[in-house]
Parts: sequence; C-alpha cells; structure tokens
Amino acid sequence: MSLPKYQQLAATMRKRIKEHAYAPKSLLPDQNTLAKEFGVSRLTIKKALDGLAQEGLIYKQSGVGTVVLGIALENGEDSPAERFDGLTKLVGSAHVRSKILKFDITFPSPKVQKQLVIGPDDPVYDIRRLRLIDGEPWIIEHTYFRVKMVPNLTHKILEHSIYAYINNDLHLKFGGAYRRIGATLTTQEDIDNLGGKAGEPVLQVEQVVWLTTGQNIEYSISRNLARNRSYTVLDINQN
Amino acid sequence: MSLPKYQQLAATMRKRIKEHAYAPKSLLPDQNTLAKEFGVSRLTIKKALDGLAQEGLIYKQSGVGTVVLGIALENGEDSPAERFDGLTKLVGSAHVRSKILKFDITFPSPKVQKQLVIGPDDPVYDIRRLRLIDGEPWIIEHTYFRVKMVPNLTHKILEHSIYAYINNDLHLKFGGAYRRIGATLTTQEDIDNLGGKAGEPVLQVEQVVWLTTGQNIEYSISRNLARNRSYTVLDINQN
DNA sequence: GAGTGGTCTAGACCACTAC
DNA sequence: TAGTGGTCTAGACCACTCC
Repeated sequence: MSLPKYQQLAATMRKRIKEHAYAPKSLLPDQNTLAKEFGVSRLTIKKALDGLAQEGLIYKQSGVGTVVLGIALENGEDSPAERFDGLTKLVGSAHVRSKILKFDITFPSPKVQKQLVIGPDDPVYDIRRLRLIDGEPWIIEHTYFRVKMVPNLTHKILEHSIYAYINNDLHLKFGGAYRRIGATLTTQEDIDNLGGKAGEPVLQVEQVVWLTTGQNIEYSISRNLARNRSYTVLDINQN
Repeated sequence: MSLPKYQQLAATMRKRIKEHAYAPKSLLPDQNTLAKEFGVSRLTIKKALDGLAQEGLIYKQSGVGTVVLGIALENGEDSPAERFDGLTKLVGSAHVRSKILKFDITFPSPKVQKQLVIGPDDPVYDIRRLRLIDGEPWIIEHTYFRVKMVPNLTHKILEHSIYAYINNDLHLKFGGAYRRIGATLTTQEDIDNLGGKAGEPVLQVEQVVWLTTGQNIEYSISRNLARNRSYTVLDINQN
C-alpha cells in the first residue's frame, strides 16, 4: 500500500457507496467530518471526492453538500484507463488471438503522413490483423506505426499484444487518443474475414494515438460488424 | 473577472501555449518559478496545470518537468462541455430548425422504463424531431422525457431548443450522459426524412442523460446518415 | 546531489444555500 | 445566521529523474 492517501480514501468511499453504506440520493457527511473520521486534512478529503465526482458517483454542490448518485455503477465499469490497454488486456489474453493478414514496411501515404505528422521519408509498418475472441472473428485492425518509434516488430509480437510490447519492452507511455467513430458498409475484406454479408452495417473506429511526449505513434482503423460491438462513452458534465 | 485564480492562470498559460510563447516539445518553467512570476502559491499553479493536462495541452512528469504538447489543438476544439448544450447551441440557433414529426404523451414501454429507471405508470413525452441545419435534413431524434421532470412542453419549445428550456426555465443541470454509438442501415423513416437511400449506413447514438441530482431525465436515439456526420472523442490517458 | 512534480497539513477567507 | 463546498497560502516531506 504505497498509494497516496487521497486514492486510498477514494477507494474506501467508493466501496461504501457501492455497498450502499452511503445510500443513493442521500448526503455524504460533510468534508470536515470526513477529515476528522479519517484523520486527514480537509483538502485531502476534497481531492478524494473530486475523483469520485469525475467518475459520476457523487455530485458536490457548494452550500448544500455532496449527494450520492450511484448511476455510473449500472452501466458497467467503463474505466477510461482501459482504453489504452488494447483488446488483449480488455478481454483477457487467454481469449484473444490475432491472425496476421499483412505485415509490411512502406513509406507513408499522404493521408498517413498527415495523421502521424511525419514526412514522406519516415517509414511506417503497415499492419493488418484479424482479431478473434474465443475463436470468433471480431475486429479487423489496419494499423500504421512509425518504424522509428516501434522498432523491431516481429510476427511473434503481432500475434500477441502490440500494446504490451510498447508499454513493457519499449517503456513508452500513451498520452491520449483522438477517435472518430463512423458507420460504413461491409467491404469484400470484411466479408471474407469477419463473416459478414454484403450490405451489412460496419462500425469503424479511426484513431490517432500519441505518447506522453506528444509524438504521434499510431494511426489505425478498426472495423467490426455492427451487430457484434458498439462503442460506449461515459460523459460527465464538468463545470 | 471573478474567476478563481487558477482558472485565470490556466487561461493565460493556454494562450501562451497556443501562441507558441512556450514552444511545443519544450519544458515549461518549473512550478516554483511560475508561482513567483504570478505571485501565487505553488499549489495554485499546479491546479492550473492540472487543467491543461486534462485538455491534453501539456504533460507533467515528476522528476523531469512539464512538456508542452500542442496536439489537441489541431483536432478542433472539442470541449466536452458543449456536449450538453444540444445541437442548437453547438451550431448556432440561426442555423438550426426542427420539424416535429411526433409529439405524444404515453406510458413508457419496458425498454424506456429500464433506461429511465421509472415505473410503468410514470408518463413520458414521446417526441420525434427532424433537425435541419441550414435547411438540410441532418438528424432524426427520438426522445423520451419524464413528464414529471420536464413539465409543460409545448410545440413552440420543441421547435426551438429543449435544452435551453431545461437549463434556463426549469433551472435543471445536467450531470452526465451515457452514450452507445452504433452502426445501422436506413429505415423507411430515415429514407423519407433524411433523404437517404435504402441500404445506406446510418450512425446511431443512443443516450441516457441524468441530472446532477442523479435522476435520469432523458432517453433518446439519434440517427444520421453516416456520410453527414461521425462521432469524435478526445481521450486523455490519465494515470 | 540537485531539481522536478506529487502529496499533505493547518488554517484562513469566500460564495453560496438554506432556514 | 449557520453550514456547506471552493479557493488559497506557506511550508514541509516524498519519490523520482538525471547528471
């Protein structure tokens, strides 16, 4: 337990809320009372509550108090952090397999140059993988990595988790991603690999991922049959 | 100017970053230096920087410093706050018109009961609107509001902005939303109203909106032709 | 070892809500 | 008027990175 106090407090409070030790729609004890109970300063309590507010578990209103919401609970743990762990960690590596459809090095097309903010002479890996969950075809991923930033990719790595390689072996950290979600129809490749029919709707997620250094590392397009997966977002209104 | 100091500081720093007074990829002055420059405590500086980090403008690394990223800039201001202002405010009320396709009161179906967490006897408005931007059909919205929470809806309100009515007249505040984005094909209604063809892909956004009190207020399904609009997400990796 | 950001405290004042 | 959460300070110690 070397977590900072405010995170430990947040965990405790989260547990109490989920176990309804604090009833939904009721007011939490005020921050001074909580500070005394836990033997910490009020600011530390506030910081813990700030985190819970961002998760949508509580709502704080000056002059009134802190209300227990308990809504985000029902919509299935949608921790934003998991978004950067890749499919393998999300579903569990035991269930995911990858079939490599293409593994090339090329110079980037103008579109890829623009997305990765690189010049035409900066080579990229051009990868196409079919991701299977429990043997069922699920997603086609078309990914471009800068060779300079993700060197020495191998078939072996591609068959497992690229993200694990980037995090654990290259020690690179994801800073964020920009995603565009759209609807399209099946292409011949979708039909061949995903088992779709002609004219079936397909959900497409286009994304640019960058590191904490601000450098773009990946541009990818993921496609799956609409009946297999949708994209969910939990949006908490700050202000 | 009655904004808190840390927000004013954040605004100043944001401006400096966007004007490249702090060059991208360079290190910001350290927090103690900034605290002296602005004549505030270090914690206030940190709070300002925390905000900028959440926007994806900078990245702070303990033991190193604070790097200027300047990436989110290019992807077009995607302020999450705007998500709760509705289409009218997003595009500008001068450009938006609404054609009311349906305006009823009914008892909720089992599905709507589940989404709004209400009983079968709690009446809801059943609204279908075609939203037009600059005269062009854009989105079909199928919306359910609890009558108890959004009383006295009129045709006049529906033709303008429901969200403005909820915020300004009812003084209710949105707490958050849960959205599911999926891909489907055109229905007959889409073809009739959006001008789509049969078998064309449609982007569908299903959402449940709740208030700061935790009560669900709205369940809605929005549909638009995939060629007209996609859904974008900016995702910053916390940790 | 020097410098960075992260955490934490004790105490203070403020704006807001409610009665 | 009393109580709430929001802000802010000055000062302290820590873990971490880099030289």
